[in-house]
Amino acid sequence: MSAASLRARVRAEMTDEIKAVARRHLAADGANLSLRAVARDLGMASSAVYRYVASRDDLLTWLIIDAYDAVGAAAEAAEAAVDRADFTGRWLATCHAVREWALANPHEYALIYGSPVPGYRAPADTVAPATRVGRLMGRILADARPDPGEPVEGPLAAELDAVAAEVAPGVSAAAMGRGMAAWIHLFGAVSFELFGQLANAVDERRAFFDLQMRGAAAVMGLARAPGS
Amino acid sequence: MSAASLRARVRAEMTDEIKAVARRHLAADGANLSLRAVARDLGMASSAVYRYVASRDDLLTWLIIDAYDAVGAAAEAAEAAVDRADFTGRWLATCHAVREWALANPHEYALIYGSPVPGYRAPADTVAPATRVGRLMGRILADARPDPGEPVEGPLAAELDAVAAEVAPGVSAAAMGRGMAAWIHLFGAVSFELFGQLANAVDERRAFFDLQMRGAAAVMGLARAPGS
DNA sequence: GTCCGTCAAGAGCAGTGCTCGCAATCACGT
DNA sequence: ACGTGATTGCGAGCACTGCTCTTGACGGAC
Repeated sequence: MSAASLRARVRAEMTDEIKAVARRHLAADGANLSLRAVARDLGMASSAVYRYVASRDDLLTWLIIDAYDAVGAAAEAAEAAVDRADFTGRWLATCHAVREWALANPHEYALIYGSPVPGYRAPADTVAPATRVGRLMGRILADARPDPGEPVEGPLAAELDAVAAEVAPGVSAAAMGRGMAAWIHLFGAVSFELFGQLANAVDERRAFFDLQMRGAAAVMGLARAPGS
Repeated sequence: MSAASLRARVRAEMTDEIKAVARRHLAADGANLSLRAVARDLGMASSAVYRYVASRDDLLTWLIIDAYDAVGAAAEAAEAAVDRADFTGRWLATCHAVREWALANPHEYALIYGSPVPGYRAPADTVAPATRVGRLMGRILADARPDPGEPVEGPLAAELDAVAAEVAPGVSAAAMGRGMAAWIHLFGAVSFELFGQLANAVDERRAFFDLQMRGAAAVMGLARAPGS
Protein backbone atom coordinates (compact mmCIF):
# COMPACT_ATOMS: atom_id res chain seq x y z
CA MET A 1 0.00 0.00 0.00
CA SER A 2 1.88 2.97 1.34
CA ALA A 3 5.51 3.51 0.68
CA ALA A 4 6.30 2.38 4.21
CA SER A 5 4.71 -0.90 5.20
CA LEU A 6 1.94 -0.84 7.75
CA ARG A 7 4.13 -2.56 10.31
CA ALA A 8 6.81 0.07 9.93
CA ARG A 9 4.27 2.85 10.23
CA VAL A 10 2.75 1.45 13.40
CA ARG A 11 6.22 1.02 14.78
CA ALA A 12 7.05 4.65 14.03
CA GLU A 13 3.89 5.78 15.75
CA MET A 14 4.74 3.69 18.77
CA THR A 15 8.23 5.14 19.04
CA ASP A 16 6.80 8.63 18.72
CA GLU A 17 4.40 7.92 21.54
CA ILE A 18 7.22 6.61 23.70
CA LYS A 19 9.23 9.73 23.00
CA ALA A 20 6.28 11.94 23.88
CA VAL A 21 5.67 10.25 27.20
CA ALA A 22 9.38 10.18 27.95
CA ARG A 23 9.63 13.91 27.28
CA ARG A 24 6.74 14.48 29.69
CA HIS A 25 8.53 12.48 32.34
CA LEU A 26 11.76 14.32 31.63
CA ALA A 27 10.02 17.64 32.18
CA ALA A 28 8.59 16.40 35.44
CA ASP A 29 11.38 14.40 37.01
CA GLY A 30 14.55 15.45 35.26
CA ALA A 31 17.22 13.23 33.81
CA ASN A 32 16.48 10.29 36.11
CA LEU A 33 13.50 9.23 34.10
CA SER A 34 12.74 5.56 34.35
CA LEU A 35 11.85 3.29 31.51
CA ARG A 36 9.51 1.38 33.76
CA ALA A 37 7.62 4.53 34.63
CA VAL A 38 7.09 5.52 31.01
CA ALA A 39 6.07 1.93 30.30
CA ARG A 40 3.50 2.20 33.08
CA ASP A 41 2.21 5.44 31.60
CA LEU A 42 1.89 3.72 28.27
CA GLY A 43 0.01 0.87 29.88
CA MET A 44 2.43 -1.81 28.88
CA ALA A 45 5.08 -3.95 30.50
CA SER A 46 8.54 -2.49 30.89
CA SER A 47 9.98 -5.30 28.84
CA ALA A 48 7.75 -4.38 25.93
CA VAL A 49 9.27 -0.96 25.38
CA TYR A 50 12.61 -2.67 24.88
CA ARG A 51 11.18 -3.80 21.57
CA TYR A 52 11.44 -0.16 20.50
CA VAL A 53 14.18 1.28 22.65
CA ALA A 54 17.58 -0.36 22.79
CA SER A 55 18.33 1.00 26.23
CA ARG A 56 17.70 3.88 28.54
CA ASP A 57 20.70 5.69 27.10
CA ASP A 58 19.22 5.22 23.66
CA LEU A 59 16.02 6.91 24.77
CA LEU A 60 18.05 9.75 26.27
CA THR A 61 19.86 10.16 22.98
CA TRP A 62 16.54 10.61 21.19
CA LEU A 63 15.54 13.28 23.65
CA ILE A 64 18.92 14.98 23.37
CA ILE A 65 18.64 15.22 19.61
CA ASP A 66 15.10 16.56 19.88
CA ALA A 67 16.22 19.11 22.46
CA TYR A 68 19.05 20.39 20.29
CA ASP A 69 16.63 20.71 17.42
CA ALA A 70 14.11 22.51 19.59
CA VAL A 71 16.52 25.20 20.83
CA GLY A 72 17.90 25.55 17.36
CA ALA A 73 14.45 26.02 15.89
CA ALA A 74 13.42 28.50 18.57
CA ALA A 75 16.56 30.54 18.05
CA GLU A 76 16.26 30.50 14.28
CA ALA A 77 12.64 31.57 14.37
CA ALA A 78 13.36 34.49 16.67
CA GLU A 79 16.38 35.58 14.69
CA ALA A 80 14.59 35.40 11.38
CA ALA A 81 12.05 37.97 12.53
CA VAL A 82 14.67 40.69 12.86
CA ASP A 83 15.86 43.12 10.18
CA ARG A 84 18.86 41.48 8.49
CA ALA A 85 20.97 44.61 8.82
CA ASP A 86 20.45 44.87 12.57
CA PHE A 87 23.18 42.53 13.65
CA THR A 88 22.96 43.31 17.34
CA GLY A 89 19.20 42.86 17.19
CA ARG A 90 19.62 39.48 15.54
CA TRP A 91 22.14 38.48 18.18
CA LEU A 92 19.94 39.60 21.05
CA ALA A 93 16.92 37.84 19.56
CA THR A 94 18.94 34.65 19.40
CA CYS A 95 20.12 35.01 22.98
CA HIS A 96 16.71 35.70 24.43
CA ALA A 97 15.17 32.88 22.45
CA VAL A 98 17.73 30.45 23.83
CA ARG A 99 17.23 31.71 27.37
CA GLU A 100 13.48 31.56 27.17
CA TRP A 101 13.51 28.10 25.71
CA ALA A 102 15.82 27.04 28.52
CA LEU A 103 13.59 28.53 31.17
CA ALA A 104 10.58 26.79 29.66
CA ASN A 105 12.39 23.46 29.32
CA PRO A 106 14.95 23.42 32.11
CA HIS A 107 15.48 19.68 32.22
CA GLU A 108 15.94 19.40 28.51
CA TYR A 109 18.43 22.25 28.63
CA ALA A 110 20.28 20.52 31.45
CA LEU A 111 20.32 17.37 29.37
CA ILE A 112 22.24 19.01 26.53
CA TYR A 113 24.23 21.79 28.18
CA GLY A 114 24.62 20.45 31.69
CA SER A 115 27.00 17.81 32.92
CA PRO A 116 26.89 14.68 30.82
CA VAL A 117 24.78 12.04 32.50
CA PRO A 118 27.05 9.54 34.23
CA GLY A 119 28.17 6.66 32.12
CA TYR A 120 26.61 8.16 29.04
CA ARG A 121 28.71 8.63 25.94
CA ALA A 122 27.21 10.93 23.32
CA PRO A 123 26.82 9.05 20.04
CA ALA A 124 27.76 10.68 16.76
CA ASP A 125 24.11 11.36 15.88
CA THR A 126 24.02 14.17 18.39
CA VAL A 127 26.86 16.30 17.06
CA ALA A 128 25.07 17.59 13.98
CA PRO A 129 21.98 19.00 15.73
CA ALA A 130 24.25 20.29 18.49
CA THR A 131 25.85 22.77 16.13
CA ARG A 132 22.62 24.43 15.08
CA VAL A 133 22.70 27.45 17.38
CA GLY A 134 26.41 27.89 16.80
CA ARG A 135 25.89 27.95 13.07
CA LEU A 136 23.18 30.56 13.44
CA MET A 137 25.54 32.72 15.45
CA GLY A 138 28.22 32.17 12.84
CA ARG A 139 25.91 33.52 10.16
CA ILE A 140 25.25 36.67 12.16
CA LEU A 141 28.94 37.14 12.76
CA ALA A 142 29.82 36.63 9.11
CA ASP A 143 27.12 39.06 8.00
CA ALA A 144 28.40 41.68 10.41
CA ARG A 145 31.91 41.55 8.90
CA PRO A 146 33.68 42.33 12.16
CA ASP A 147 37.07 43.98 12.45
CA PRO A 148 39.71 41.29 11.82
CA GLY A 149 41.71 42.48 14.83
CA GLU A 150 45.25 41.49 15.67
CA PRO A 151 46.29 38.14 14.26
CA VAL A 152 46.19 35.13 16.55
CA GLU A 153 49.47 33.32 16.97
CA GLY A 154 50.39 29.67 17.15
CA PRO A 155 48.58 26.54 16.05
CA LEU A 156 45.37 27.85 17.53
CA ALA A 157 45.07 30.30 14.62
CA ALA A 158 44.66 27.47 12.14
CA GLU A 159 41.96 25.87 14.24
CA LEU A 160 40.05 29.12 14.55
CA ASP A 161 40.37 29.62 10.82
CA ALA A 162 38.94 26.15 10.28
CA VAL A 163 36.02 26.91 12.56
CA ALA A 164 35.40 30.19 10.76
CA ALA A 165 35.51 28.43 7.39
CA GLU A 166 32.82 26.07 8.65
CA VAL A 167 30.40 28.44 10.33
CA ALA A 168 31.40 32.03 9.52
CA PRO A 169 33.14 32.30 6.16
CA GLY A 170 35.33 35.34 5.73
CA VAL A 171 35.81 35.94 9.43
CA SER A 172 39.37 36.21 10.78
CA ALA A 173 40.72 33.92 13.46
CA ALA A 174 40.75 36.70 16.05
CA ALA A 175 37.18 37.70 15.28
CA MET A 176 36.17 34.04 15.41
CA GLY A 177 37.76 33.82 18.84
CA ARG A 178 35.69 36.78 19.98
CA GLY A 179 32.61 35.20 18.44
CA MET A 180 33.23 32.02 20.41
CA ALA A 181 33.63 34.18 23.50
CA ALA A 182 30.11 35.46 22.91
CA TRP A 183 28.93 31.89 22.32
CA ILE A 184 30.45 30.76 25.62
CA HIS A 185 29.10 33.84 27.33
CA LEU A 186 25.57 33.10 26.13
CA PHE A 187 25.40 29.53 27.33
CA GLY A 188 27.40 30.32 30.43
CA ALA A 189 24.89 32.97 31.41
CA VAL A 190 21.90 30.72 30.77
CA SER A 191 23.51 27.84 32.66
CA PHE A 192 24.42 30.00 35.63
CA GLU A 193 20.91 31.34 35.85
CA LEU A 194 19.33 27.92 35.47
CA PHE A 195 21.72 26.03 37.71
CA GLY A 196 21.36 28.43 40.57
CA GLN A 197 24.70 30.22 40.60
CA LEU A 198 22.93 33.58 40.47
CA ALA A 199 20.91 32.87 43.58
CA ASN A 200 21.23 35.52 46.28
CA ALA A 201 23.09 37.75 43.83
CA VAL A 202 20.82 39.02 41.10
CA ASP A 203 17.05 38.82 40.88
CA GLU A 204 16.55 41.00 37.81
CA ARG A 205 17.36 37.99 35.68
CA ARG A 206 16.18 39.23 32.33
CA ALA A 207 17.73 42.67 32.63
CA PHE A 208 20.99 41.14 33.79
CA PHE A 209 21.01 38.71 30.91
CA ASP A 210 20.25 41.49 28.47
CA LEU A 211 23.12 43.58 29.81
CA GLN A 212 25.46 40.62 29.54
CA MET A 213 24.50 39.82 25.98
CA ARG A 214 24.76 43.45 24.87
CA GLY A 215 28.27 43.39 26.26
CA ALA A 216 28.97 40.20 24.32
CA ALA A 217 27.70 41.86 21.16
CA ALA A 218 30.08 44.75 21.71
CA VAL A 219 33.00 42.37 22.26
CA MET A 220 32.11 40.54 19.08
CA GLY A 221 32.16 43.83 17.25
CA LEU A 222 28.55 43.84 16.08
CA ALA A 223 27.10 47.14 14.95
CA ARG A 224 25.10 48.90 17.60
CA ALA A 225 21.43 48.23 17.17
CA PRO A 226 19.48 51.05 15.54
CA GLY A 227 17.84 53.17 18.18
CA SER A 228 19.59 51.87 21.26
CA MET B 1 39.88 12.91 78.33
CA SER B 2 40.41 15.08 75.31
CA ALA B 3 38.25 18.12 74.66
CA ALA B 4 36.13 16.11 72.29
CA SER B 5 34.94 12.88 73.78
CA LEU B 6 36.35 9.67 72.45
CA ARG B 7 33.02 8.80 70.93
CA ALA B 8 32.89 12.07 69.03
CA ARG B 9 36.46 11.65 67.82
CA VAL B 10 35.87 8.14 66.53
CA ARG B 11 32.72 9.36 64.87
CA ALA B 12 34.60 12.19 63.13
CA GLU B 13 37.23 9.77 61.90
CA MET B 14 34.54 7.50 60.54
CA THR B 15 32.81 10.29 58.66
CA ASP B 16 36.13 11.39 57.22
CA GLU B 17 36.79 7.89 56.04
CA ILE B 18 33.36 7.70 54.44
CA LYS B 19 33.96 11.00 52.71
CA ALA B 20 37.32 9.81 51.42
CA VAL B 21 35.91 6.60 49.98
CA ALA B 22 32.92 8.44 48.55
CA ARG B 23 35.21 10.94 46.86
CA ARG B 24 37.12 8.05 45.32
CA HIS B 25 33.89 6.55 44.01
CA LEU B 26 32.81 9.95 42.74
CA ALA B 27 36.03 10.30 40.80
CA ALA B 28 35.54 6.85 39.31
CA ASP B 29 31.84 6.64 38.62
CA GLY B 30 30.54 10.19 38.61
CA ALA B 31 27.54 11.52 40.43
CA ASN B 32 25.69 8.21 40.52
CA LEU B 33 27.76 6.94 43.38
CA SER B 34 25.99 4.39 45.52
CA LEU B 35 25.96 4.30 49.28
CA ARG B 36 25.95 0.54 49.20
CA ALA B 37 29.11 0.50 47.13
CA VAL B 38 31.02 2.78 49.46
CA ALA B 39 29.74 0.69 52.36
CA ARG B 40 31.13 -2.40 50.67
CA ASP B 41 34.45 -0.64 50.21
CA LEU B 42 34.45 0.21 53.88
CA GLY B 43 33.69 -3.38 54.76
CA MET B 44 30.48 -2.68 56.51
CA ALA B 45 26.78 -3.09 55.92
CA SER B 46 25.00 -0.42 53.95
CA SER B 47 22.69 0.21 56.86
CA ALA B 48 25.65 1.03 59.08
CA VAL B 49 26.76 4.06 57.11
CA TYR B 50 23.33 5.53 57.72
CA ARG B 51 24.51 6.03 61.28
CA TYR B 52 26.81 8.70 59.92
CA VAL B 53 25.12 9.89 56.75
CA ALA B 54 21.54 11.05 56.81
CA SER B 55 20.94 10.21 53.17
CA ARG B 56 22.65 9.97 49.83
CA ASP B 57 21.88 13.62 49.22
CA ASP B 58 23.54 14.44 52.50
CA LEU B 59 26.69 12.70 51.39
CA LEU B 60 26.57 14.58 48.09
CA THR B 61 26.25 17.83 50.00
CA TRP B 62 29.45 17.04 51.91
CA LEU B 63 31.25 16.39 48.68
CA ILE B 64 29.85 19.54 47.11
CA ILE B 65 31.09 21.69 49.96
CA ASP B 66 34.49 20.03 49.82
CA ALA B 67 34.64 20.57 46.07
CA TYR B 68 33.82 24.26 46.36
CA ASP B 69 36.51 24.59 48.98
CA ALA B 70 39.00 22.70 46.84
CA VAL B 71 38.57 24.90 43.75
CA GLY B 72 38.59 27.94 45.94
CA ALA B 73 41.79 26.89 47.64
CA ALA B 74 43.48 26.01 44.36
CA ALA B 75 42.53 29.34 42.83
CA GLU B 76 43.61 31.32 45.88
CA ALA B 77 46.95 29.56 46.05
CA ALA B 78 47.70 30.23 42.40
CA GLU B 79 46.58 33.83 42.60
CA ALA B 80 48.60 34.52 45.74
CA ALA B 81 51.81 33.63 43.94
CA VAL B 82 51.49 36.51 41.48
CA ASP B 83 52.74 40.08 41.89
CA ARG B 84 49.87 42.05 43.48
CA ALA B 85 50.18 44.83 40.92
CA ASP B 86 49.85 42.47 37.96
CA PHE B 87 46.08 42.32 37.81
CA THR B 88 45.88 40.47 34.54
CA GLY B 89 48.43 38.00 35.81
CA ARG B 90 46.41 37.42 38.96
CA TRP B 91 43.27 36.92 36.87
CA LEU B 92 44.92 34.49 34.50
CA ALA B 93 46.44 32.54 37.37
CA THR B 94 42.98 32.20 38.87
CA CYS B 95 41.48 31.07 35.59
CA HIS B 96 44.12 28.47 34.85
CA ALA B 97 43.97 27.17 38.40
CA VAL B 98 40.22 26.69 38.11
CA ARG B 99 40.55 25.01 34.75
CA GLU B 100 43.31 22.69 35.85
CA TRP B 101 41.46 21.72 38.99
CA ALA B 102 38.42 20.99 36.87
CA LEU B 103 40.40 18.85 34.44
CA ALA B 104 41.92 16.93 37.33
CA ASN B 105 38.56 16.49 39.10
CA PRO B 106 35.98 16.46 36.34
CA HIS B 107 33.23 14.75 38.29
CA GLU B 108 33.58 17.05 41.27
CA TYR B 109 33.47 20.01 38.93
CA ALA B 110 30.34 18.63 37.30
CA LEU B 111 28.83 18.20 40.73
CA ILE B 112 29.11 21.89 41.53
CA TYR B 113 28.97 23.65 38.18
CA GLY B 114 27.00 21.15 36.12
CA SER B 115 23.32 20.50 36.11
CA PRO B 116 21.94 20.03 39.58
CA VAL B 117 21.48 16.34 40.34
CA PRO B 118 17.82 15.44 39.89
CA GLY B 119 15.71 15.81 42.95
CA TYR B 120 18.53 17.42 44.84
CA ARG B 121 17.97 20.76 46.50
CA ALA B 122 21.14 22.56 47.55
CA PRO B 123 21.02 23.25 51.27
CA ALA B 124 22.10 26.60 52.69
CA ASP B 125 25.46 25.20 53.82
CA THR B 126 26.68 25.15 50.26
CA VAL B 127 26.21 28.81 49.40
CA ALA B 128 29.07 30.15 51.50
CA PRO B 129 31.84 27.96 50.04
CA ALA B 130 30.32 28.47 46.60
CA THR B 131 31.21 32.14 46.63
CA ARG B 132 34.89 31.61 47.28
CA VAL B 133 36.17 31.91 43.72
CA GLY B 134 33.80 34.79 43.05
CA ARG B 135 35.14 36.66 46.05
CA LEU B 136 38.68 36.14 44.88
CA MET B 137 37.78 37.58 41.51
CA GLY B 138 36.07 40.47 43.26
CA ARG B 139 39.26 41.28 45.12
CA ILE B 140 41.25 41.39 41.89
CA LEU B 141 38.63 43.58 40.29
CA ALA B 142 38.54 45.97 43.23
CA ASP B 143 42.33 46.20 43.35
CA ALA B 144 42.42 47.01 39.63
CA ARG B 145 40.08 49.99 40.08
CA PRO B 146 38.47 49.60 36.65
CA ASP B 147 36.92 52.44 34.68
CA PRO B 148 33.41 53.03 36.11
CA GLY B 149 31.95 53.15 32.60
CA GLU B 150 28.51 54.35 31.68
CA PRO B 151 25.97 54.03 34.49
CA VAL B 152 23.62 51.05 34.45
CA GLU B 153 19.95 51.92 34.38
CA GLY B 154 16.95 50.47 36.11
CA PRO B 155 16.61 48.31 39.22
CA LEU B 156 19.48 46.15 38.06
CA ALA B 157 21.90 48.93 39.00
CA ALA B 158 21.03 48.62 42.67
CA GLU B 159 21.57 44.87 42.58
CA LEU B 160 24.93 45.23 40.92
CA ASP B 161 25.90 47.84 43.48
CA ALA B 162 24.91 45.43 46.22
CA VAL B 163 27.02 42.68 44.68
CA ALA B 164 29.95 45.08 44.35
CA ALA B 165 29.58 46.15 47.96
CA GLU B 166 29.80 42.52 48.97
CA VAL B 167 32.69 41.29 46.86
CA ALA B 168 34.38 44.28 45.21
CA PRO B 169 34.05 47.46 47.27
CA GLY B 170 34.39 50.68 45.35
CA VAL B 171 33.54 49.14 41.98
CA SER B 172 30.75 50.71 39.93
CA ALA B 173 27.67 48.79 38.84
CA ALA B 174 28.76 48.80 35.21
CA ALA B 175 32.25 47.54 36.07
CA MET B 176 30.70 44.92 38.31
CA GLY B 177 28.56 43.81 35.39
CA ARG B 178 31.69 43.43 33.28
CA GLY B 179 33.34 41.57 36.11
CA MET B 180 30.44 39.14 36.25
CA ALA B 181 30.76 38.74 32.51
CA ALA B 182 34.31 37.55 33.05
CA TRP B 183 33.12 35.27 35.84
CA ILE B 184 30.50 33.74 33.57
CA HIS B 185 33.01 33.52 30.76
CA LEU B 186 35.47 31.65 32.95
CA PHE B 187 33.11 28.95 34.11
CA GLY B 188 31.37 28.82 30.76
CA ALA B 189 34.66 28.09 29.06
CA VAL B 190 35.64 25.41 31.55
CA SER B 191 32.20 23.81 31.37
CA PHE B 192 32.16 23.78 27.58
CA GLU B 193 35.57 22.18 27.46
CA LEU B 194 34.71 19.63 30.11
CA PHE B 195 31.22 18.82 28.88
CA GLY B 196 32.31 18.21 25.33
CA GLN B 197 30.93 21.22 23.49
CA LEU B 198 34.36 21.97 22.08
CA ALA B 199 34.69 18.54 20.53
CA ASN B 200 35.47 18.59 16.82
CA ALA B 201 36.06 22.34 17.01
CA VAL B 202 39.20 23.16 18.95
CA ASP B 203 41.93 20.84 20.12
CA GLU B 204 44.37 23.45 21.39
CA ARG B 205 42.39 23.59 24.58
CA ARG B 206 44.84 25.45 26.78
CA ALA B 207 45.75 28.06 24.19
CA PHE B 208 42.09 28.61 23.40
CA PHE B 209 41.24 29.01 27.05
CA ASP B 210 44.12 31.41 27.53
CA LEU B 211 42.97 33.52 24.61
CA GLN B 212 39.44 33.58 25.97
CA MET B 213 40.49 34.59 29.46
CA ARG B 214 42.83 37.31 28.15
CA GLY B 215 39.83 38.67 26.28
CA ALA B 216 37.79 38.55 29.46
CA ALA B 217 40.53 40.45 31.28
CA ALA B 218 40.41 43.16 28.63
CA VAL B 219 36.63 43.38 28.89
CA MET B 220 36.90 43.70 32.64
CA GLY B 221 39.37 46.51 32.17
CA LEU B 222 42.34 44.95 33.91
CA ALA B 223 45.72 46.43 33.25
CA ARG B 224 47.73 44.58 30.66
CA ALA B 225 50.13 42.20 32.30
CA PRO B 226 53.73 43.43 32.40
CA GLY B 227 55.67 42.03 29.48
CA SER B 228 52.80 40.66 27.44
C1' DG C 1 28.81 -3.63 88.28
C1' DT C 2 25.11 -2.32 86.29
C1' DC C 3 22.98 0.56 82.73
C1' DC C 4 22.19 2.85 78.74
C1' DG C 5 23.83 4.93 74.56
C1' DT C 6 25.80 3.78 70.37
C1' DC C 7 26.94 0.89 66.79
C1' DA C 8 26.69 -2.74 63.22
C1' DA C 9 24.07 -6.22 61.02
C1' DG C 10 20.32 -8.43 58.66
C1' DA C 11 16.00 -8.67 56.65
C1' DG C 12 12.89 -6.36 54.04
C1' DC C 13 10.27 -2.83 50.95
C1' DA C 14 9.87 -0.50 46.82
C1' DG C 15 12.01 0.74 43.00
C1' DT C 16 15.51 0.45 38.89
C1' DG C 17 17.70 -1.40 34.08
C1' DC C 18 17.72 -5.21 31.44
C1' DT C 19 17.21 -10.33 29.64
C1' DC C 20 14.89 -14.33 28.24
C1' DG C 21 11.41 -17.61 27.07
C1' DC C 22 6.69 -18.20 25.94
C1' DA C 23 2.36 -17.12 23.81
C1' DA C 24 -0.48 -14.63 20.87
C1' DT C 25 -1.35 -11.95 16.88
C1' DC C 26 -1.45 -10.25 12.53
C1' DA C 27 0.41 -8.44 8.16
C1' DC C 28 2.44 -10.46 4.38
C1' DG C 29 3.62 -13.77 0.31
C1' DT C 30 2.19 -17.40 -2.03
C1' DA D 1 -7.78 -17.59 1.22
C1' DC D 2 -4.77 -19.22 3.94
C1' DG D 3 -0.90 -20.85 6.38
C1' DT D 4 3.17 -18.92 8.29
C1' DG D 5 6.77 -16.47 10.21
C1' DA D 6 8.17 -12.25 11.84
C1' DT D 7 6.74 -9.08 15.35
C1' DT D 8 4.77 -7.90 19.51
C1' DG D 9 3.65 -8.05 24.40
C1' DC D 10 3.94 -10.22 28.84
C1' DG D 11 5.71 -12.12 33.09
C1' DA D 12 9.22 -13.83 35.68
C1' DG D 13 13.63 -13.10 37.10
C1' DC D 14 18.55 -11.22 38.08
C1' DA D 15 21.33 -7.90 40.13
C1' DC D 16 21.28 -3.62 41.73
C1' DT D 17 19.72 0.81 44.21
C1' DG D 18 18.12 4.01 48.55
C1' DC D 19 16.25 3.56 52.77
C1' DT D 20 13.80 1.66 57.23
C1' DC D 21 13.24 -1.11 61.15
C1' DT D 22 14.36 -4.50 64.48
C1' DT D 23 17.60 -6.99 66.90
C1' DG D 24 21.67 -8.01 69.24
C1' DA D 25 26.15 -6.79 71.16
C1' DC D 26 29.76 -3.90 72.75
C1' DG D 27 31.68 -0.59 75.83
C1' DG D 28 32.09 3.99 78.17
C1' DA D 29 29.82 6.52 82.14
C1' DC D 30 28.09 6.66 86.49
